[in-house]
Amino acid sequence: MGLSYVEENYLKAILKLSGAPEGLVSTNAIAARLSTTAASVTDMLKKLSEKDLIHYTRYKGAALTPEGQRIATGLVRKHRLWEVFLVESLGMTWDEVHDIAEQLEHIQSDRLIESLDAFLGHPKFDPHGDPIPNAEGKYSVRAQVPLSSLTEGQEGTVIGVREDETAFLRHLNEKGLTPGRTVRVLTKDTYDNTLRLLTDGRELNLSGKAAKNIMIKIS
Amino acid sequence: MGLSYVEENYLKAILKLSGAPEGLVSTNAIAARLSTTAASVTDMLKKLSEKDLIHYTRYKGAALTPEGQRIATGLVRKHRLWEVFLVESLGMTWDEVHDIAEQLEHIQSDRLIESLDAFLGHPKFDPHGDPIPNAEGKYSVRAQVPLSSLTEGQEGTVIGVREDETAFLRHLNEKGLTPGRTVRVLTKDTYDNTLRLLTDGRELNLSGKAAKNIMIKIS
DNA sequence: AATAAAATTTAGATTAGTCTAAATATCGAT
DNA sequence: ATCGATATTTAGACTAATCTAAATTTTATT
Repeated sequence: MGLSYVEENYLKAILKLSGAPEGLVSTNAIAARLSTTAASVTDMLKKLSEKDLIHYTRYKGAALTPEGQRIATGLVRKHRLWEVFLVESLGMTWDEVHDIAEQLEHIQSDRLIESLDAFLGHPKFDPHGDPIPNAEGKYSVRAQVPLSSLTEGQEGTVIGVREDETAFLRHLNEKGLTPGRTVRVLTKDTYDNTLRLLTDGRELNLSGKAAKNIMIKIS
Repeated sequence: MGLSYVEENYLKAILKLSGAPEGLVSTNAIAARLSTTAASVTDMLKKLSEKDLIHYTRYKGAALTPEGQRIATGLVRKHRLWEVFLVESLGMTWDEVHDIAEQLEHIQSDRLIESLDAFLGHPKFDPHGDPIPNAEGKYSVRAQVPLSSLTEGQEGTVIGVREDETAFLRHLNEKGLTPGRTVRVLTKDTYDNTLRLLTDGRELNLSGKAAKNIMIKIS
């Protein structure tokens, strides 16, 4: 029934690689991503194909079936939710959470992941600003970026915030950073990423941390 | 360097089994606990012995070395901390957390587990009332049970509470349930485990949930 | 269209963990 | 102290995942 840790990693690799070039994913690309050999990949592709998780044709490449996609997307969901937990709840830093989430994403329990999601307030983005698929595997595909990723001079519209934590929302309300508002980045501190913003004719400062939680549609 | 999932499970099994009868743990006992065969256990005992994690003599049995004990105790620590998280933070129930913690205990990251410990407020006991070893592997070995496990008519002394959450401590203070106090269970609701207690000559009610966090030395 | 280079697959071996069945050791009872 | 029952180990085989080296297919170039 359940897949092995290794099989799951292959599915996730294929999902990641099928993003950019569109079409079939090559054996070598998977081998490079998983730091393994092409021969090992070929073996596994046969196996996953046998289980109807990928479409595979010899010498051509592989693509996820709907079922393979569902599983791979579920892994991404778990990975990103755990990253949110590690950063927001446990106070760990960006750079140290990936490897841990890489392990946590293989924990098997639907109840767990839905409880975690609720505990975190159903976040839509992980600490890196990447979208978190919902339980049905749908991404928030709105074209948006965290305010923290804008550079000096860029302008955009506030779409929403990453979480529904009351204190944070109140804070933004006071600053006037509400959905629909247009903001322009005046300066960005190179050391701590503090932003000087212009919105509604007024200037204000915003910490880099807060800026990561505000999603912007670039205009 | 790191041990495999399987090796870790063997060490934990040996730790658990060396509790009761004192002395060497038998091959069959381990096989029964891990739902495997005696032959498989023998193979693994040789391997763990090779790695100096257990002392093993053919036909006699096995016992953990100090290093094996350190690792096994670390697993117990992780298991119980995760159980606290699942119950207290995620609101999962008792019965569903064990299997999940069984997976989570194998996640490798010291930083993670220490952050989790801090996040939970350095709990000393898991939701079942079992003691959580600290980072150095020392248990709280006081002979104590959660107040929730007492039956009608039993009496004991409050030793302490499971967590250092301010609101909870204040609540107990108001009720007079402070360390050193003697309490007697008058009645225990069979449906929700609410307790009617007698302490310091006064009667009071306490929720089953709160009672699980109060540790008692039975007199 | 032929051929060299690159990509991919196959063949065969290896390791970790497991199993069954057979062999051996220990223990308890008479 | 021997014998039978029980516990344990050994022998040999299996699966999942991996590897290297050799064989094959695709591709890109002339």
